Amino acid sequence: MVKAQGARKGSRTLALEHLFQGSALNAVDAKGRVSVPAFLRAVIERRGDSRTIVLAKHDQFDALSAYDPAYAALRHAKLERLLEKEETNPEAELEYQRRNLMAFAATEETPYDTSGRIVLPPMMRRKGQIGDLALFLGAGETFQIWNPKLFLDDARIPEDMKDIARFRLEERGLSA
Amino acid sequence: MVKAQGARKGSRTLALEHLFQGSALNAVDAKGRVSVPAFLRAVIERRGDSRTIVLAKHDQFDALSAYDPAYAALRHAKLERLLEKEETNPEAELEYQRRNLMAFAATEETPYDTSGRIVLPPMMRRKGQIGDLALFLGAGETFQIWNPKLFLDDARIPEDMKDIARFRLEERGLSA
DNA sequence: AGTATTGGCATGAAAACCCATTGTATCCCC
DNA sequence: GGGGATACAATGGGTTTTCATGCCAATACT
Repeated sequence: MVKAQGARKGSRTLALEHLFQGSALNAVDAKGRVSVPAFLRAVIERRGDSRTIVLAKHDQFDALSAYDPAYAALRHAKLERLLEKEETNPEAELEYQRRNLMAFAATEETPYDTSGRIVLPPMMRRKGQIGDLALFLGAGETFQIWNPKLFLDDARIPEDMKDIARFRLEERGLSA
Repeated sequence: MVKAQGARKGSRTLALEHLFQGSALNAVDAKGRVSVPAFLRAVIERRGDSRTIVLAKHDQFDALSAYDPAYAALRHAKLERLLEKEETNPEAELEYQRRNLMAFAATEETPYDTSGRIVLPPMMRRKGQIGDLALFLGAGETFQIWNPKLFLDDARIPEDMKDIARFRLEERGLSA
């Protein structure tokens, strides 16, 4: 099934790389469920064959960072190599433990169902301050999930990016 | 159908294929029994098909470190390789013996029953200072079991991590 | 026999699963 | 180029399954 056309909402280019790109605004229902945009799922399934995403609080932003399990394993391998270099240093050992915990204990793996939906784990929903709207933004190796309101209010976000969020909101008949 | 500890499909090692991830807070009952979270059991059973976990005092923290028997075997192999490398060094030999003892004598293997519960061995329960609550934290190749109170009191743990423990406590209607 | 330990079952809550509906973009045919 | 027909994504609702945990029975231990 070759499909080169864009999704209904959310856009993407023709480039079929293993990178997350594009944007979409989806609803979070009463059960905390939200559809992961199809064009992001396509990348996940292309990178590995799991139908699950890994969620974490974003380092810098009031938002969530998301990626596929294969990418998580990759990060882990990187950490391990870093540790082996400085095996003797006790301070490095502690730092390794910290990072490892952040990478795994502070994340949650959630599968999406046949229709492409996940339930936002309550803890993540709170950490990302996600309400009833979820703004998905491709970011290359990972993608982000924002409360659109917080995105528009964040001074660090360029105006051009915010225009995208505004467009997605208008598309739904919402202003903000 | 899933077994094959030695079978290398890709270039990845077994240990990195399934990683422990996520967090949970479970109750320890009067008999010292506690449910191992299902998402951790799933990893154990995918790595090998034993329904048992290996417990050890964590190297750095006042907590327990836990993993599956297959991983224990893997660690042993790693130690052996390390020894062969430095065979000539007498200090290395001693270090090997010390680590080997820690890796095996100082650990306990405990099976979990059909409903996923283990009895925390008394010695381990004391070493980890586990009371009536057990905080499970995924840490990639292994996972950790903490007394949530000690976790919150440990100065070496980043605040972001503690938020997770606090959330799990709140979820249960406990504060701290 | 009395006490401690293990295995099995019951329960209530939460999560995963399945089916149905709707809206939108694309395709096809005129 | 217009006007359906089609395919698929997103969403709503309901049902089944699983999970954590309490409870009790069966077994071993002293």
